Amino acid sequence: MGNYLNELNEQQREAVIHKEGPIMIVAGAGSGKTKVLTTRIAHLMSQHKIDAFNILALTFTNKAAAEMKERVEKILGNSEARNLYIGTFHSVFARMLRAEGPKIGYPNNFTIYDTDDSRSVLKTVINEMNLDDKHYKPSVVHNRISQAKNALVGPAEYQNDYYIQQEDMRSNRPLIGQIYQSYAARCFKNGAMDYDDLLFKMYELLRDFPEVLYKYQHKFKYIMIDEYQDTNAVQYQIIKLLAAVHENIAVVGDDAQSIYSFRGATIENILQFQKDYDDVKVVKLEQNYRSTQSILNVANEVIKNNKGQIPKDLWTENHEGEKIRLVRTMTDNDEGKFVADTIQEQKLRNHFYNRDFAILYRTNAQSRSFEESLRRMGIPYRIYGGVSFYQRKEIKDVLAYLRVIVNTRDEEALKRIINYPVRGIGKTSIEKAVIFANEHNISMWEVLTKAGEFGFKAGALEAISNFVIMIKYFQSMLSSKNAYDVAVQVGKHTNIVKDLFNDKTTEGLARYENIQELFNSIKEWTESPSNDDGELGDKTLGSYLQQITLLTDADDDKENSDVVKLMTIHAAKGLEFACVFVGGIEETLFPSAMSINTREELEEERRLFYVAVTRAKKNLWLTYSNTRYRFGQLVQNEPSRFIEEMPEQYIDRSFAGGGARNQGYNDFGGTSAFDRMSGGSGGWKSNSARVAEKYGPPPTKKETKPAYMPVAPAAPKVVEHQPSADFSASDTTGLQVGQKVEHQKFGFGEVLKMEGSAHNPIATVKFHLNGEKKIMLNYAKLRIVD
DNA sequence: CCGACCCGTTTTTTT
DNA sequence: AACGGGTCGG
Repeated sequence: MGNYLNELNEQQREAVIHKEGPIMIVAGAGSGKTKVLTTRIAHLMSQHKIDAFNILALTFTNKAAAEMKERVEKILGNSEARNLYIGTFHSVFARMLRAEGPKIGYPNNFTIYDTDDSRSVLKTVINEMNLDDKHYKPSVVHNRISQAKNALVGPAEYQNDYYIQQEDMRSNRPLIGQIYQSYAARCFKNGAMDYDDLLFKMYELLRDFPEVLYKYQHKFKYIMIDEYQDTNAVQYQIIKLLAAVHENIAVVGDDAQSIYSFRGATIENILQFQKDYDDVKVVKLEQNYRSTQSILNVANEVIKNNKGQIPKDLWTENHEGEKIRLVRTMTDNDEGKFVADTIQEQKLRNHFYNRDFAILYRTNAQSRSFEESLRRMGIPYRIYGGVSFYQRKEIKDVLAYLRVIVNTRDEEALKRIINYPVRGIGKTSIEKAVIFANEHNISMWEVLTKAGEFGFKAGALEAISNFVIMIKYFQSMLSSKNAYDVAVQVGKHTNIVKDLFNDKTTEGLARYENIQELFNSIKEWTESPSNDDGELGDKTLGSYLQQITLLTDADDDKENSDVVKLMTIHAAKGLEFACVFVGGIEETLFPSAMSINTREELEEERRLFYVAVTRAKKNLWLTYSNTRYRFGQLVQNEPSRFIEEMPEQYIDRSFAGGGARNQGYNDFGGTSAFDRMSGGSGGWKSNSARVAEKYGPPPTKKETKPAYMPVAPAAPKVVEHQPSADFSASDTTGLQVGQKVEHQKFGFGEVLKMEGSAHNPIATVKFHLNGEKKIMLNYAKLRIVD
C-alpha cells in the first residue's frame, strides 16, 4: 500500500485525490476508468479515514462490483473492503428494500421476479381480464410496463398520460394501462418485485419516507457510479436524492459506450450532471492503455460518424500493431470454422492461451456455429449469457419451493410446485383456489390453509392438507437451519432429487447434476464470509433467494480457467481480451434490422460497434458471412455499413473478397492442418482438395507468411461415405459405449465415450472412413446399427 | 393425467 | 432449427 498513486497518470491521480464535491470523469475506452474508481475508494479509506460503511459504489454488473471490491482489498491489504456497499444498482437496492420493505407494504422476504416470472404473472392477469394474450402479448406488454417504470411512470400516470395513451391506441392495445395497474397490484399481493420495481420502489421509498431518505443520505458520505452513461431516469433520480446532502459523488462514464438506451438509459444524464451540481470537477481520461494504435484508430474513426459526441482526443503510446483483419465467409458455419481454425493457429504460432480469445456477437443466437466449430477442434470454451443456470426448469422448480417457504404470498412459485411432483392437486383444484383467493382478496396460500371452508372434494382436500403440512414443516426449519440445510430437506422430502436420480435418460442425468450443483452453490454461499453490517450479513434462505435472482451466469465465472469466451457485445462491455473476433458484421444483424429506422438507433449500434472493437488489446478479426440461417431459413446479408466507415490503412482485406485469391472462398477449416494435430474433424469435405489447391500447402514454421494468414487446408485423400439407402437418424436415447453407429457423412463407427449435457449430448465416435478417426459430436445425427 | 403430436413463435441487447 | 404451449387420445 502507499505507492498506488504512482501507478496513475496525472489525470487519473487528479480524479483519485479530489476529496470533496461532485466530480465527473469522462473517459475513453481502456483509459483505466474502473481503476480510478477503485483507487479512489482505497485512497478515501486509507488517507481520509473514511469508513467503509459510508461508501457506496454502484455498478452495472456483479462482476464489475466483485472486481472493484477485490482490487480495493488488494490496495488496502486488509479486509476492511468487505464492509463497502459495492454492487449493482439492483442488488444494492434489493438489500435496502429488504430492510425497509415493510414501510411500503412488502415483506422483508419479498420475492424478486425475473423476466419469466413477470411475463407469467402478466399472462395470468391478461387472461383474467378476458383479453387475448395473442394480441396483448406478455412480452410486449412487459416491455411497455418496464419502460414506464424506468421513466418513473406509475400505473395511474400511465393511464392519464395523453401521449402514452395515444401510442397504445395506435398499436391497438389501449388497455395496457389497465393491465399495468392489475399487474402492479398482483405483484404487490404476491409480495414480489420485478427487476424494474427494485429501482422504482426504491425511488418511491426515498421520495415518500423522509426518515429513510435521511438515513441513507447521511450514511453514504461518498458515492461512486461506474458506467454512468448507462443510467436511466429512475437511477438518476435515486442517485440525486442519495447524493443531495454530501454531494460527494463521483461518476465515470463514456458517452461513446452508451449501449443501453433500450432499457431507458440516456446520455442526457451525463450532460445534466454539470447542471445539477455547482462546481463540478470534470476530469478527462484520454490516454488508452489497452489497444494498439490500429485498433484505436479504427474505433475512433467509426465513432466520428455519430453526431453530438462529447469531444475527446483519445491517444495511446502503444505500438501500431497489426492491421484489423476483415474476413468474409460463405456461410455462418464457415465463419465458425474460420474462427476456430484461427484460434488454434494463433495459439501455436504466437503462444496465446485459450483465455486470450473472445468471440463477440450481436445476438445470442449467433453463438451456435462458433460453439460447434470449437467443439470439433477440441478447444474449450465458455458461453456467457444466454439461458442462465437459474432459468433451467429443474432449478426453477427447487427454487420455487424455497420461494414459497420464505414467502407464501408468492403465487407464481406456489402454482409451479403445488402439483409437482404429482400429489393429486389437479387443474380444477388450482383454478378453484385461485378464484377463491381473488374473491376473498386473500392469498392463494391462505385459501389452501383454510381449504376446509371452501368446499373442496374430499380427495383434493386431503392432498391440499398434506401439502400445507409439508410446507409448514419446511418453514419450521427456517429459524434454526441455514439455507443449505433447508434446501436439502426440500430435495429429500419432496422426492424431487430421488425422482431425478431414477431418471436415467441423458436429460434426467443432466438435471440431477444441475440440482446437485445448485445445492453445492447454496452451500458455498452459506459458508462464505458475511460482512459486519447486520442488515446485510445474514445467511438465511430469504437472503439467498434475493441475491440469486440478480445473478447472471457471467458472474460466477472461474476466472482463471483457460477457455475461449463467447458472449454478446453488450456482455463484453468493461472487459478486454488480447484477441477478439467479432462475428456477423452484416446488415440486418449488425446494425440490427430493428435499429436502422432512426438516427438515434443507428448511432447506438455504432457505439456498440465501438465497444466491440475497443475490447481488443492486440489482434482483432471482423468476420461476416454471405449467408446464414435465421429462423431455420437461409438468408443473404450485405456486409455491414460499418465496414465502409473504417479507415482503409488499418484494414487487411485479403480475406474479405474482391481479390483474385478470394474467389470461391467457401471452405475454411474442417480440414486444416491443425485438425489432424488436435485429433479433430477433417477429411470428409469433398471440396477441401480443391480449396487446398487454391491456397497452397499448409504453413510450416519456416514460412514467413504473416501470422494472420488462415491455415490453408491440407489436401486429404477423400473418400465420401455413401449413407445407407434408408439412412435416418435413430432414437439415440439408449446409446451406449461400444455401440456401432452410422453417420451420414462420416460413415460407420463405434462409440468410445459419452459426455456432455442433455442439450449437448456429446459422443466420441471412432469412425473407420479414411483411416481411423476419433470425432466428438452431438449424437443426435447418428443411426444405431444393430 | 400423461405422452405424443402439432403449431406458432422466435432473435437485439440485460438487471 | 428448436422450443414451448396447446390439444387430443389413451
